[in-house]
Amino acid sequence: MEKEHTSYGVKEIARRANVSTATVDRVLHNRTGVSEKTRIRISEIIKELDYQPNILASRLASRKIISLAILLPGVSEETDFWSAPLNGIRRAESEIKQYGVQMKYFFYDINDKNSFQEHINQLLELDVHGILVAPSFIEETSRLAAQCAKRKIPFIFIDSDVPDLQSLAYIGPHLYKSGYTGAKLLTYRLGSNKKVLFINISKEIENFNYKEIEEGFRAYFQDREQANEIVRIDIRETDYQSVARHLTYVFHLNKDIGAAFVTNSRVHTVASFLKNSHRTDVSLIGYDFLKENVAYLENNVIDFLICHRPEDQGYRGVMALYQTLVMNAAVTNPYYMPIDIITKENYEFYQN
Amino acid sequence: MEKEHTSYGVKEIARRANVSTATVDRVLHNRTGVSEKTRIRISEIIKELDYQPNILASRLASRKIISLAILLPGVSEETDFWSAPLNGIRRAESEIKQYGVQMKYFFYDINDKNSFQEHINQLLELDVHGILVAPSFIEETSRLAAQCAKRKIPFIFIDSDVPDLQSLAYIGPHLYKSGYTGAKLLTYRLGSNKKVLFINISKEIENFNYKEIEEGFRAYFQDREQANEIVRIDIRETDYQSVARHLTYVFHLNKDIGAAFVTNSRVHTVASFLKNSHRTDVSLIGYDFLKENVAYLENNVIDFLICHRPEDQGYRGVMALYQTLVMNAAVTNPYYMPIDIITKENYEFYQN
DNA sequence: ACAAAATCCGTGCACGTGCCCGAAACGTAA
DNA sequence: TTACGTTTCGGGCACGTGCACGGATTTTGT
Repeated sequence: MEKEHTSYGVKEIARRANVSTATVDRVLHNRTGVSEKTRIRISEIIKELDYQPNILASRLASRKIISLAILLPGVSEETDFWSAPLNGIRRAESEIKQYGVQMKYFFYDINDKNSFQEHINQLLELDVHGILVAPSFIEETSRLAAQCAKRKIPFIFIDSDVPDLQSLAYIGPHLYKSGYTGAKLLTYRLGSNKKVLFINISKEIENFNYKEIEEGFRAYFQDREQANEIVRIDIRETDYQSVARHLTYVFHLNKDIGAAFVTNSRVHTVASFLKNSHRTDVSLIGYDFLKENVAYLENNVIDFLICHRPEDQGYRGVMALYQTLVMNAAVTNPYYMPIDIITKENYEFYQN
Repeated sequence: MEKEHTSYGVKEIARRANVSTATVDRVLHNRTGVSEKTRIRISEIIKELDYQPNILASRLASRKIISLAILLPGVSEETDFWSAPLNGIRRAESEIKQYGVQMKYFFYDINDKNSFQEHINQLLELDVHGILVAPSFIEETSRLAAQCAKRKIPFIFIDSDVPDLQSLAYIGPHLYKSGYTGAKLLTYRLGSNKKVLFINISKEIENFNYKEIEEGFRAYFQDREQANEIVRIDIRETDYQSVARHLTYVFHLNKDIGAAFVTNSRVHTVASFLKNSHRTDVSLIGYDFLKENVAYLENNVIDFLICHRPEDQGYRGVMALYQTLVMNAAVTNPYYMPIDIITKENYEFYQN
């Protein structure tokens, strides 16, 4: 039951190179103080033995603390969507805090651009080693990225991407394909004479996610011969009354709507409207595994929910930072999450 | 950047109890050699400080090796389904081998009961600390479980369950609900006058998985008023010719089959038949993210695939054993995997 | 040629826990 | 009292790596 020598450590390398472990250590962390000759000699032995440092011992011996900043929308009473990524982050935290990783949390108001910027400012006061951010606002995120580049701090986007900012990785859905998939599900049993309603409910004009979704959604109809008419509606208020008013109007104008697609988690508001107005004939699809949405899935008002494993996004985001910072391993970028389809029949096993 | 004292260790406990760390250690591992009085005193301090052992140091200091036995069907040319769990297991292995965990693999022939038993015998020769098994045969699994109980070796089932054997956990799908979900998808756009074909293709008479699937499948029709007629067929040969022969016969007898459901990953064989006989009017659903199946998904012969994250099953299985053996943490049992729905539109992002 | 500086490298302790070994304290019997 | 076993406990090394400190050797400057 004794542990046989499964892999070699610095001691063995030192022995073979006729140096001390400290010198090997210097080479491993490419620090100064080693002659070129010995450096090469040691490097070769390291490569030859395919040396893998013992992370246990490494983290134990190192008194360094790695601190990660987490920048997320706060969980508001309006939506608890962001509790899912947060849970994933917390799970990751509990796994790696023993390894000397520390988190600093910053929760901003998703309806307030300034709040986002302010928390970025606070965050940049501290010197953290890595940043995980849900980039809700483009301009501010750009500036953050610039700062990070200057200070050489790696950062990761989750949930939505802002391209061309040299992020270490984007971890989230392929929104185009997500919209495409939604369109498929929506029309799977829809007559070709029926209209399709495309609904975007969002306070923030800046919210850019839905555009990609819409592109994918429309692309589906172009890729097929069956070309249902798409009615599009933008609703800038999120309360039920406003939504109901807009929807009443749209349904009044368009008598033959057979299906509706909501670009985000506010689908439950639409579901509520459909239920109250007894429109059981309209297929409904939306996003995210929220309690409210699942309730409408349960009683057949919502047909499908699409979900992108937000918990996993948080978990993987943290882990990716950890991987690069501690083991400096490569990270796949972008890392597209699966596009999960949730129905009344399978929701109880879904891992949000 | 120095690591501040975030949590207390044995040293602090020892200091407070006026004993040495060795005595604290004895209490922590409830070994003998401590008087009842000091044991209680130390226990209280441990509880008071909510002591969490540093796993890094623990695993590093311990020369013990934990060895896990993995008992899976081998990857045959007939199906590479089992490569997915194996990948997950390998991933887990690479993560925890640094922690002194070692794997022993046993691959049996899924078409041969004796092979299963023989590998069990081999496995029991070694003294392993935990077992992960895909229990393809009930009787033999029962005997294995009995042996494990006697030797107090925890074991975990993945992919399919054999109840009442005191396994540490079952990690896999809720097959009943899986069949139920399949029925839903299959009939989502099906006329009520159409028949539904239920196909089970399997050499091994012993294979018991499909029964639960069938129950769930049939339950769906009973739960709804819409009662399509279900035509059931059992095919005991897995080659294309045999399957085609049986299907030709069934389709000859039943002119109005609108949808077909295959209980396992052999759905591609049925897809091949449908394609060759130009039956584009039949919806087809089956299981598992195999290359062949995805190909038929791609060209619209298969409508949906249902999948239960086999890779994750392997990963979680190993991790669950690790959790119990190293950190003796509790494991949720059963651990039902999500019932994932895969279509032509979202398959490229699926993590098998 | 000699000191000063720069370069190169080894010794040894630390991280927090596991566990061996032996010492001290206690108990019992002659 | 002495002798001897048993119970209870502490000292100290080990795990593999990080890193401070200082010693040894070579190079540079005058």
